[in-house]
Amino acid sequence: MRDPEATLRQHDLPVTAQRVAVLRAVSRHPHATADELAEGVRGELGSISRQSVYNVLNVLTDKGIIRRIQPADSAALYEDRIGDNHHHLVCRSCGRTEDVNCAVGEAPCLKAHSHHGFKIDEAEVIYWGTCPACQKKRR
Amino acid sequence: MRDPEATLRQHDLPVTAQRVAVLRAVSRHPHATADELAEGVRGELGSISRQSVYNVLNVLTDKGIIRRIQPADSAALYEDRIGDNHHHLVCRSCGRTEDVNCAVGEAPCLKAHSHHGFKIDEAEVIYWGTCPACQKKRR
DNA sequence: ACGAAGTTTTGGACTTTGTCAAAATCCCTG
DNA sequence: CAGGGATTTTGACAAAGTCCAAAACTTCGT
Ligand SMILES: [Mn+2]
Ligand SMILES: [Mn+2]
Ligand SMILES: [Zn+2]
Ligand SMILES: [Zn+2]
Repeated sequence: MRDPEATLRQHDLPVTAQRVAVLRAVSRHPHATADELAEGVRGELGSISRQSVYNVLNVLTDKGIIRRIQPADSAALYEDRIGDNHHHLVCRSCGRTEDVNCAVGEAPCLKAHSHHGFKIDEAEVIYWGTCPACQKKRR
Repeated sequence: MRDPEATLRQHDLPVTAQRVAVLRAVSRHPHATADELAEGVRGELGSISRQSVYNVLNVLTDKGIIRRIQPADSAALYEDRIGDNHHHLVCRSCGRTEDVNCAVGEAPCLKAHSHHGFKIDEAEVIYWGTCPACQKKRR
């Protein structure tokens, strides 16, 4: 995130200490949970309420400034890297999450065959597997 | 599900009324939540504890007898149809969930480009969109 | 059949992740 | 720099699931 304050103004959002700090935390910690981000913000800002973290993450997500991903068995994760339709690789054992460029091409990277009359706006892909560290552990 | 009791025995699971009833409920209601399945079971069996529904769904999932999918903003959904690597189409507005045959081919239908040393065992795809009914409503 | 041994089911407390609502505080414009 | 609308805070609440120990049930050998 280049300039959090400018970004907020561009989206007509009043600049507050909490928003700037959360935005910076998301940049510093890609794929972090709301709780982890709250910790990050507290280290830099002193304190922030749990509710504010959620408020900010929600408004930033709604405006398309950040992206939320929600893998099974995990709290929602947030990231900075948007607009490039990338996907994710998640370790079943430790939850480690990595970015993966779209397997097919540009967004939307896939088309459902028979789509039952649905109007599809996104194809979400999550690759599940075991990360190198966890492969070693349980070998 | 052909014969719930035989299926349980094949997997070395003691046959209990609860397991048989849950298995039948999953067959009758594809993509239902644990709560919905509990309701289904109560209609047929009289009563079952909430915990038992979870116990049974977990053991059946672990054994690979049923499959669990966990779309964002929804409780986990369970289904009978396994082993064919199909995907799902979910309505953002009402949650309606439909099966979609794999866009690419056989399992695993996709390969991540750079996979960071992960050993990938599944490519999960969820198509997000709006179902026909919801398209009409909010037009 | 019967009973022992090992599982499963139950009910209740608890955890995690997130939302709701009202009061206090803050940010921006004039 | 003051006022008003937006944001933050606080504390209660909700949904989905897990943990635990006691009671009930399945299975298997006799
Ligand atoms: Mn990412
Ligand atoms: Mn399905
Ligand atoms: Zn791992
Ligand atoms: Zn719908």
